[in-house]
Amino acid sequence: MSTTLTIGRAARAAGCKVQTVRYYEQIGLLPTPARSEGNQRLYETEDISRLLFIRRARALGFPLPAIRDLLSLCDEPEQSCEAADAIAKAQLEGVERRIEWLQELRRELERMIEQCRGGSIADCRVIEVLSRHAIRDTAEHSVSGPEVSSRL
Amino acid sequence: MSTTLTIGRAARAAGCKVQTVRYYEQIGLLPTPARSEGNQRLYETEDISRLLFIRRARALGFPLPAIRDLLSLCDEPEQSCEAADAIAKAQLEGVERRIEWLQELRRELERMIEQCRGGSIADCRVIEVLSRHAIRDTAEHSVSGPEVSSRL
DNA sequence: CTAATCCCTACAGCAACTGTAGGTTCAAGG
DNA sequence: CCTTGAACCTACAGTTGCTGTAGGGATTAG
Repeated sequence: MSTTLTIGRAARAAGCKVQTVRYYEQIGLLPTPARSEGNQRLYETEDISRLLFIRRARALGFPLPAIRDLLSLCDEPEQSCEAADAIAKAQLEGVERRIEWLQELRRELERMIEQCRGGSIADCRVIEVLSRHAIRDTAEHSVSGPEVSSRL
Repeated sequence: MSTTLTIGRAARAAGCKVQTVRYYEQIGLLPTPARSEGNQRLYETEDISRLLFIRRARALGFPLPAIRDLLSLCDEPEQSCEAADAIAKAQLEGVERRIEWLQELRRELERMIEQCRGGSIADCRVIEVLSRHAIRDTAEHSVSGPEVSSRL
């Protein structure tokens, strides 16, 4: 029993779309797989592991370039894991910055909504705040976010 | 003293790029402004307010379609502000969901990094976790995020 | 008058996919 | 053996909210 999977089964195993798998191949995250006689992609267990690795990293918000780096680190198991650690730490920092920024946003939005006492637009606090109030904008909230497996 | 501004000054006033202003015009968020003899856009105080409104809403993470709705609400000041309130509340909810999800991510990343004791890749916890562990992926983290005024 | 700076249009590119069109291949049922 | 429907193929456009670039014209300071 050879455990090669077609792309559809591979995608289902990884919880993503068929196109996503092809996309990963296209950008070189997955190797070009063998093909069947009818030209269909055949994935080995190894490829599936790699795909799962990518999807898990994506679920943790790692951007694709970081995942590419992690994957190439995996190919040299004797190396120190410092580099992998650094990538993970960078990711953690990014997540922390985004959380802080979103918490500021939340405070602003809450204040805005709280003050709204349901009158007419003319004295709506929501509109009012947006019309007069500026919140300082910090740079680099760049949210390289996952939206992994959306389309519920 | 007419207070019409060129696009460059308008953009500076709003803290965004010239192209961004043109982009808002292109997608119909800003009206097509009058032009000078030399075909350059001339913005009135009113247009600048509208632009500022857009930028502030973006800084609070509102997606452009929501901003479009808010702006059209502004044009009917006698209406109840229920609709504006609803938009703001939806935005708040989205932000709260994103915060929760990012906090989960943070926990996962922290655990991952904590366990890493700096050996070789072969027994790196970071790689290990990504290779074996799946975190459930919730849908809809779609981060319609601002990254307002990035690029420092 | 000229150089620097601004402005114009039009289009390509980013991330990370997703969707569509138009066609081939495969597995199961009759 | 044939058909039907699902799954597969390639290739490319679209998503969001801009940003960058190319190749020009306008304006302004010196």
